[in-house]
Amino acid sequence: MRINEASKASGLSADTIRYYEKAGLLPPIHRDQSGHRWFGQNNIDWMIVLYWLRKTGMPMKVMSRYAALVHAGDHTIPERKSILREHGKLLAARRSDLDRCDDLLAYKLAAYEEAEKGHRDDDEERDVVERQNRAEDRDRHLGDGG
Amino acid sequence: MRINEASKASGLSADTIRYYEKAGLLPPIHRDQSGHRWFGQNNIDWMIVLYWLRKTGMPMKVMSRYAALVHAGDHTIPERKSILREHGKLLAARRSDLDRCDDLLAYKLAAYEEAEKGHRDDDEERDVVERQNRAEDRDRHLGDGG
DNA sequence: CTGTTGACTTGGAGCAACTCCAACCCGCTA
DNA sequence: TAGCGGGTTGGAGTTGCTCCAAGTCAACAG
Repeated sequence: MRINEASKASGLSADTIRYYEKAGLLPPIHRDQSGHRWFGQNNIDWMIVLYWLRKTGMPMKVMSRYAALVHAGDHTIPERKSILREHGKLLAARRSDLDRCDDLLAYKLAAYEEAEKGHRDDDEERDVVERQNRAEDRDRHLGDGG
Repeated sequence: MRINEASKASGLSADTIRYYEKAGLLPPIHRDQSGHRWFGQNNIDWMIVLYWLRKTGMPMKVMSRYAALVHAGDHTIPERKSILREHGKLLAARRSDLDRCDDLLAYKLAAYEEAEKGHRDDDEERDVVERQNRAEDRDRHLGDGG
């Protein structure tokens, strides 16, 4: 299939596909008689893997390494496994960031609701609201980050 | 407190703090007699909020807007709430990306274990493994992405 | 009183990972 | 044969930092 179809099938934009090809993340891509790239199903499968790894924060350098290992054959499976397991750890860390941010949003939204409810025509209410975050937000942050 | 201390307290690097200041994400920061920035606790609190919003993918433009609204006073609370709620949706989307990627990793790792177990000195095993992903990965991707 | 250290200042370059654009080519249809 | 749609390339622009050089300033040692 051609690059636009491949883009739809993989999730990567056509520009990104070309960029990844230059960067060595893709195996050699076939060209038709007029120089247009021609992608097979295994190209698409590989690009889908790249799509998800990248989308969840794996740096291109690591994807590069992983691509090279896949290219190099079976004996690289242990390192490939370790790359994927490391990435798994990163996913867990991201998930806990999301949880923390969810907490922060919930707290902020609640504070805004409060501010709207207790809405006297007192203009300095805002500062009270913003200031209320102090203790709690700091606790949240210092809770495990340092 | 000075910029390095503020950096530790907020999670933002000193460079990022200066960058955010230039970008207008921070309120005017005081300077001591020798021109060094001096941060108060409410600066830190605000920077912690920025830290978490940014870390979970809010673009600087949106943070900018949010900062401007906070600066503008109470009547902007409805828009602030809508920004935070939008960000909440983004968090949910990210979480489902993480889940998907977890599935992919689990599948890949299982396939690698298989490949290692059934390790005859047959060098083309690899291609079999890589090819096995096709149907399942594609299903996974097309499952909701398009 | 003069180094020297260390934390800060600024402006600007460099970087990752795209994204967009101009200029061109190629096969096809009206 | 002119125009269109879809590709090609190289290169500039974007976001959000991150690093660096060169300079300033306070404090302290000798």
